[in-house]
Amino acid sequence: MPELPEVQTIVNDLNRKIIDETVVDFWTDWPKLLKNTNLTRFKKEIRGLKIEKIVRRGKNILFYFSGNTILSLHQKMTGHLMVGKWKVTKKRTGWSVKNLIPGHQDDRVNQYIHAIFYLKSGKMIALSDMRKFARIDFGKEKDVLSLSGIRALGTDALDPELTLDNFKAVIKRRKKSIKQVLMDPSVIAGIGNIYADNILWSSKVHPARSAKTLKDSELKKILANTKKILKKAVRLRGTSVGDYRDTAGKSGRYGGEVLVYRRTGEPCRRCGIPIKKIVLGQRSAHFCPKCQKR
DNA sequence: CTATAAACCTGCTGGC
DNA sequence: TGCCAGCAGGTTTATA
Repeated sequence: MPELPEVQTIVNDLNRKIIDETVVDFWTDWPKLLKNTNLTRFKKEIRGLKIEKIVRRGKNILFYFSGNTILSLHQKMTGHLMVGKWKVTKKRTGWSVKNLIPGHQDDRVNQYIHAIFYLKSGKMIALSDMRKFARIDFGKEKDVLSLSGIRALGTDALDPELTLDNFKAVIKRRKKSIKQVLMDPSVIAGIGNIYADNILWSSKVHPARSAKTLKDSELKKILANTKKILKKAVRLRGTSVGDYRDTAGKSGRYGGEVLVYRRTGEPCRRCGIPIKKIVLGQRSAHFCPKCQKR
């Protein structure tokens, strides 16, 4: 499940690996992932474009091409991009890509390849996505930013402009639970379920608390922990929970830092009380009933 | 405006 | 053992 640190890791890797590369062809067995175009048109338009830079906006990856054209990719839950020289083979469930880079271990979640960008140098960018939720928008910059919802995103969680004052201003007028508000991309961009659970546990705030009832001291802690936890996860190249893989197809090293997510019934790492699970806005929320009072 | 719920998908888990 | 309902999650779209 890629959240901000995982997407940032992918973007950092891509910037090291494929800047100035030219796309020579594209393949997919799931054309529905192209949201605002069709396969024939997309293939025709993307051929010959040079990748100039790659940036992150929330959990979206933006590829800037020559000619003011951009491609916005959202990996959603199980999507991940891998770069390398690959050998592609057909499997029962779809397509599998075997990395020819020495030392790479192939892995269950890398086998659901549904799209491949072929580059002039012989490298490929492969999109593996078991659940097929990933989406691509492609076209002129201003059209794509609107269509893909990037213009509607709230301040990025790691944007220096997300000061305590700004944070309070966007959080405090919401009536919904703090957990739901933290995960709402139109309020703050980049935080998903795993990090939201970690942030609230570290801040000793109950996930179901209505956002507008939070004290200034609690909001201060939540913001400080948000930045601290996300920055640490970026340093460690993302979490290894779930299906996340980096561009070499490897899982991250942040797994040991997942303090409450999916630990229902297991002892709280602070006080030993069993972790509880509740549902908020169709999403699971994990917390310690003793450390995080209502 | 807000809030809630379904839809998109498929592999895995747990109950019978 | 085998089947199948239910669950998981990021975001958009639909509905109240």
